[in-house]
Amino acid sequence: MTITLSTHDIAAEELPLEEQAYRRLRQALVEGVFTPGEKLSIRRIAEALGTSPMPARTALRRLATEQALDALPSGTVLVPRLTRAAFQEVSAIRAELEPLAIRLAAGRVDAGTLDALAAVVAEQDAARAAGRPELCLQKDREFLFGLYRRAGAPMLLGIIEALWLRRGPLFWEARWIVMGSPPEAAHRHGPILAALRRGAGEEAARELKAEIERMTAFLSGALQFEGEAPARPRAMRARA
Amino acid sequence: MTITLSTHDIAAEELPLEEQAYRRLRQALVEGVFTPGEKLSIRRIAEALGTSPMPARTALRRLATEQALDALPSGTVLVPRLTRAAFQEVSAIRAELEPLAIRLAAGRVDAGTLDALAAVVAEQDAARAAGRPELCLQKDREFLFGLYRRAGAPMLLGIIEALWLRRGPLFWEARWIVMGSPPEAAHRHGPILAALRRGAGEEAARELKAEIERMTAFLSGALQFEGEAPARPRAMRARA
DNA sequence: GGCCGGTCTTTGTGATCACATTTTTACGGT
DNA sequence: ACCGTAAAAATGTGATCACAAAGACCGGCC
Repeated sequence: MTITLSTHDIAAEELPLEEQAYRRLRQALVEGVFTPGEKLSIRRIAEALGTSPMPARTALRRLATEQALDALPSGTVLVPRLTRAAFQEVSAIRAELEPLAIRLAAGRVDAGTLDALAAVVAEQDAARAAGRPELCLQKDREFLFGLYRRAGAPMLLGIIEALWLRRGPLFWEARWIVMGSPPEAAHRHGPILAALRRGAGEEAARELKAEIERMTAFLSGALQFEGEAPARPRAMRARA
Repeated sequence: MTITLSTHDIAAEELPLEEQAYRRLRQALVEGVFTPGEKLSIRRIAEALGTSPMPARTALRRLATEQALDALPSGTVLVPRLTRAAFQEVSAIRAELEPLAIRLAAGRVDAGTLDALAAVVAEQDAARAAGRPELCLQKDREFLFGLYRRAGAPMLLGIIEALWLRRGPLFWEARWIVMGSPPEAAHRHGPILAALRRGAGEEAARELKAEIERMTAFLSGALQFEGEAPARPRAMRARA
């Protein structure tokens, strides 16, 4: 099976091939093009990218460095399958850093930005109502990162992106479960926006932290992780 | 001027050259082998490493990806000079993540480990008294990372390491100032250890957060950052 | 039928080369 | 002495090649 990697608006400028490869792979990861556990071989990626193996190799290495991909001791690289512990670790880090980003952003957003973000929230709700999980997740990202970018903290933004990158494949695979989360756990960003409008950055940060923790708790129970027995079918103990 | 990169205990096993290059550069960065602003060219590093340019290129790229090095648009890579804003950003992230690591580690350390860490603290105090800043900073790292490693959170550890990597060259250059910080700002890890012995992880985390914030406040005032006029010599406004 | 051994393929690694671009150096004019 | 320009050196990028190790596949043997 040959894979296709969208060019989107990345190759627009005259960036080095390696940088293009990096960005396209990054986006493909977020978009769920790859399945958790899938092996990504240098030559195959290079072919999909239409380049020599060299840029693909560098790009894969970079992704592996920021833990967006797992590297086997043999050097082979694959899309990570989050274990339960890893998922909870990512969540714990997010629960610290993303509220920080909100606090930093709080003092810098203007009313126009907040209006634009309110529109995104509305679109997200519409997508949820329409039963379109991929759109719903996309709007979720759009809202949060729209805010994080306003924090004026490039390093922080990069770290948060890396965390999402790692969580990406799992969320994509489980997108129906994620979207079907009960109201008390769902990402409803209304309260955050309201707090920001009041200039209450600290409160908005607390709200987001609670949101992340609620969703983590829900998914910890609802998701089936790597190496764990399927939830429903009882017993069925025999396995190779 | 030719640079020398210590092999230390890195090349011990049969790791890929690229991985060795990556680790040696990483360590060199922490050890202050490079000056902030210094340009690191692929071929020069390759020569210092005794390899072809290829492993050096990949290693430098990886370091640049995790922001341990800055990349010019031309592709040239250099040791970052922290601006005041960047320093404060790193500190803010540290103030969130390192206490988290302490909380996670609190439930997993045994008495033996705490004893070993107490010895490190004693060594650090001795180094400070002896006026040996490099040893003092090394012991500081040893203590904190000894703890962080116990958190059992590999991703968190990787992120924290990356933050220290970025802060490394600045701290090294300013090591006399760092070590000469007043008692109320200095890194005194006694209280943290005491809290951990009582099993009060939350308290230890608060203690560390306060420590980081105190040191940040002190250095923000004491350090001279990139692009800022020297503190003492007044006026001297004329410049090219 | 299941397990083992060998072969053939695929994979990652690293070196070398060619090329375009940037950066430095040196020179000549003002 | 200063500055702009051209020549020269150095630099990053990417392709290709050779090699060793890991993996897949197939046939034969117990």
